[in-house]
Amino acid sequence: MTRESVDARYDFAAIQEKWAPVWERLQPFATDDPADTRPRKYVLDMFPYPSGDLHMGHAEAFGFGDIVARYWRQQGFNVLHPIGWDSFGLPAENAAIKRGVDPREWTYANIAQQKASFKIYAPSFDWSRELHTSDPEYYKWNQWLFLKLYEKGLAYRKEGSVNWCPNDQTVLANEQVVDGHCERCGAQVTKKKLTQWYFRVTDYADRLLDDLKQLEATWPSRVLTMQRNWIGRSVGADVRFKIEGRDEPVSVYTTRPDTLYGVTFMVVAPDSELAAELVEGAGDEVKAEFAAYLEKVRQSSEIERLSTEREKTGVFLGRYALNPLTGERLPIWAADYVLAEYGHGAIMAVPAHDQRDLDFARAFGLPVRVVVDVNAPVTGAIPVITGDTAPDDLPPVLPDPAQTGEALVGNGRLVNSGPFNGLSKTTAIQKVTEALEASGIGGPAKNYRLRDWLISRQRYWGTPIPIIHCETCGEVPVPEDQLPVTLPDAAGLDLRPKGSSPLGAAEEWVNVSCPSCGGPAKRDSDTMDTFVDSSWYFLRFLSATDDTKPFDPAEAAKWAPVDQYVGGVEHAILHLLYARFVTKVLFDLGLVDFTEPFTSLLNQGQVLMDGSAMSKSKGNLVEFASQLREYGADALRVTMAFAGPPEDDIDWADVSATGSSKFLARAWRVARDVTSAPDVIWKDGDVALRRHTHRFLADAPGLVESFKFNVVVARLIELVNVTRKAIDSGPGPADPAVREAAEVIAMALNLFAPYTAEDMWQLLGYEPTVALVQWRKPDPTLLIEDTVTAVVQVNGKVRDRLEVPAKIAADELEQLARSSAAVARAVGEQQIVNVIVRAPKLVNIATKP
RNA sequence: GCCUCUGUAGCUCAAUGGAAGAGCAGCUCCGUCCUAAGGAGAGGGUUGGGGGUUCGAGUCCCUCCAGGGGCACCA
Repeated sequence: MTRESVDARYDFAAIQEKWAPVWERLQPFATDDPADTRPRKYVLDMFPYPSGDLHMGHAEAFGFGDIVARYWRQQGFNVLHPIGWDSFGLPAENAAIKRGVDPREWTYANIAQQKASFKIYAPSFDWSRELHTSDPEYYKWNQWLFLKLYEKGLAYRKEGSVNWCPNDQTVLANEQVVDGHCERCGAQVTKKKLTQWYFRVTDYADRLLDDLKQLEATWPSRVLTMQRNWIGRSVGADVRFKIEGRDEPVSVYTTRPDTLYGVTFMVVAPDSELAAELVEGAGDEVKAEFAAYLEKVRQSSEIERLSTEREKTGVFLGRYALNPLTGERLPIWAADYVLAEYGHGAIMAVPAHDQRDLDFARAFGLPVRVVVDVNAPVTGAIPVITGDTAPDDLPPVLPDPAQTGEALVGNGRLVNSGPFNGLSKTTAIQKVTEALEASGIGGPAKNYRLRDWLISRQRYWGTPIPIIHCETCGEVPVPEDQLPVTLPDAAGLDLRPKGSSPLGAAEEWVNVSCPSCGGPAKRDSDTMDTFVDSSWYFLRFLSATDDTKPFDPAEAAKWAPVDQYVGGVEHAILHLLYARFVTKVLFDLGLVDFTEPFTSLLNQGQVLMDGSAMSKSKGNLVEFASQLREYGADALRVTMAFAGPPEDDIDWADVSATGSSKFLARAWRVARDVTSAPDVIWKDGDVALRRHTHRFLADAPGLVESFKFNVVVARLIELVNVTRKAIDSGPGPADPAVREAAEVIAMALNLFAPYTAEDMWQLLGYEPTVALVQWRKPDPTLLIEDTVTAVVQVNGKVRDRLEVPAKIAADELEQLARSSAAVARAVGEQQIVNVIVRAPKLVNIATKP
C-alpha cells in the first residue's frame, strides 16, 4: 500500500520539487527514437524572444500548446514539442547599449533565466532540440537560405523609397509599419531613399493568397482575412492613354474599365518619374507650382497621407491625355492620392463613379459624367450589342454626383458609353477589357498591395548578409563552404544606432578579398531582419544538431508541416506571411513536400490586468515569477485554461488562481482518500459515478480538439465534485468506481496540472509518468442511460416529467403523456391540434381553445 | 465609413432547435486547540432591446443598441 496518511495535505511546492528531478531523469518527452512506430504529431509554440524572464503571456501560450502536446501523446501519438530562442534582434541590442554589455552576454543570460522558469512551469518540451537563432550553427543556415534565394533571383538589391524608423535608426519592412508607426518602438516612420536587400515575396503573391484555402477550416478566420487584405489582389485592366506631345503612351490600371467613357481627367503620383517628366514639357509657372507641391507632399507624414478624411490636393501639369476610345482631351493632374508604387502610378479618373476622383473633381471644378445608370435593373434581359449603332439611352434620372458629392458605385447599366450602352456593369467590365485587348490599347491586369520584403537592417545583432561587394565583380555571394560569415566581436564596435551598420566599422571583418577575382572587396555590412530567422526555424528543430545541412528533408517528410501552431495574433501578417513564403520557396527547391508550414493555428488572447495590457509604466504588471512562487505552476496553468476560450483575452483581475489551487487540492485529496487497490474490478463499482466518469472520457477528447480547454476543466471540476460526494456520502472511498474516477481525474489533470497529476498517480499506486498513460476508452454501455426524464409540454410549457425507459417507442410515450393528470389539467377543455413526440426526451401537445 | 465577431447569474464561461447550467465570488450552517487551500446548503436570470420563422428559439432570420477586432485614398 503506497497510500500516505489521510492527514497529508496538498503542498504544491513540495510536489514540484519532488517530480521535476524525476522527469529530468526519465526524459519522457524525447523524440529521438528512430524505432518508434507511433504516428507523429508536431506541436509548436511560437518561440520566445529572450528579454528578461518569462511573463504571463508566455504562461498562457505555452500552457495551451502543452495541453495539445500532452493530449496527442495520450491519444497514442509520438509528439514533437520543441523549444528554442528567437535570440537575435533589436531589443537585446538596445538593452545592451544601455547597460554597456555585450548583446551576446545579455541575451544568453536572459535565456538562462527563462529556461529555468520553463523547467518549473514544465511544458512537455523535448529539450534535446533546443536552438538559438543567434548561434553561428543556426544563422549559418539563414545565410544558406539567403544564397538559395539569391541564386533563384528571389533576393535582390535595389534603391527605393523605404520605411525608416528614426528611433531605431534602421529600415523597416512594410509589415513592420503599423498605422504609420514602427511596430516595435512606436516611433513615427519616415521615408528614405536607400539601397536595400529585398526578398521577392510578390512573385509568390498568388500562391500566398490562393493557398489560404487550404487553411480555411483550421486557421482563425480573422488571420485569413488579414492575410488576404495584406496581399490585396485586385483584378482589372490596363489601359494605355496617348499623351499629347509624348511618343510613349501612359498606362493606367483600373478595376472599372466599364467606366472608360466617364473619364474626365488623369492623375499621376507627384513623386513618380512620370510626373517629373510630364512637368518638364510644361511652362515655368506650372513647374514652380509642381515643385512646391512635391516638396509639401514629401514632408507630409505617412499618417496624413493615408487619412481618408483629408482634403484632396494637387496641381494641373498643363498636359493632356487622350481617351483611347473617344479621343477626348483629358487634363493631367498630379495629386498625392495617387501612389507611385501601386499600379503604374497613374490613374484614369472617373469622378461620377469613384468617390476619391469625385472629391478631387469637386475640389478643382473638373467635369463629372455619369456612365452607369445605377438605378437600372441588372437582372433582366441584356440588350443585344449592335456595335456603334446602339443609341444612347435617355439621360438617367439619377442624383448628380457633382451636386450630392456621392459617387455612384453600385451596379447598373451603362449609358453614354457608345457601343457598350445597356450592358450591366459586370458584363461591361469584361466586354470593354476584351475590346481594349482586341485593339491593342490595353488588356486584363492584376495588381497587389503586397510589396517585396525588405530584409536588410543597419544594426549589429543579426545575421550578416553573405555578400561581398567587389569593385570589379560587383555583388559576389560568399561561397557556401565559407559559411557561416560570423559576426565580429562586439567589443570595440560602436553599436549605437547611427543609420549605417556598426559592422562597417569592423575593419578586419569588412575588408576581404573577392572570392571571384581575389581583389580587394568589402563584406556587405547589413544584417538580416530577424523575421528571416523565424521564417524556417520549425524545420531546424527537426535536425537541430546537423552541421551539414539546414534540415534533413527525410526528417521534414516525417514530421512537418507543423500540425498545431500556437501563438499571438500580432504575427497574423508578419511572421506567418514570411514563414509561408519561405516554405513555398523550399517546396520549389524540392526540399519539403508541403506548401503550407502550419496546418492548424491557435491564436491565444492576451493576458490583461484591470482591463488593459500589463506594463511596468501602467503599474499593473503581474509578474510571472511571483505568481509562480505564490500559486505554483499547476494552479497558474489551470487558471489560464479555465479562464475562458483560449482565443479570448484573460483579465487576471477577473480570475482566481486561489480557486484553481482549491480545486487542485480537492482533486488531490480524492486520490489520497481512495482505499482500494489498483487491481479492483471496476465493473463492480457504483454505476452512477461510473456514468459520470465515462461520460467525461467520451466528451473530453472532442472538447480538447476544438480548443474548449475551459469546458474540459469545468467538466473535470464536476467530476471531482461528484467523486468527493461519492467518498463522503455515497458508496465510500473503497468503491471501485471511486478509484476509477480518481485515476481518470489524474490522467485528465495531466493536461493542465502535470505535477498534481503525477502525485495523484503515485498516491493511486502507480509509477511515473502519468504523462505517458493512454487515454482510456469509455465503456459505451455506460454512456447509454437506462431511463431518462421525458418532458411533457403543453403549448411549449413544461407541465409534467416522466421517468421512462431510454428506448421507449414514440406512440407509447405519447400515450403516457396523454394519460398524465398534470397534462390533462393543462389541456382542460381545449382541443388538441397537434402532438410532437421526440422520444424519449420530449412530448409537446399543442392545443387551441 | 465598410466588413466581421461577441452580448447568458456579481465575475469567467457552458448548453446537436427540445428541462437555462457549472466554477469562482457573496450568503447561511457545520466542523477544527489555532489557522482552512475543509464539509453541507440555499439564493441569484425578461439569455442586450424589439420583431419574425417554428408545436417549441439562448440557439435560425430581420432590425436596433452596446462592446471587441480587421480594413480604410491600393484606382
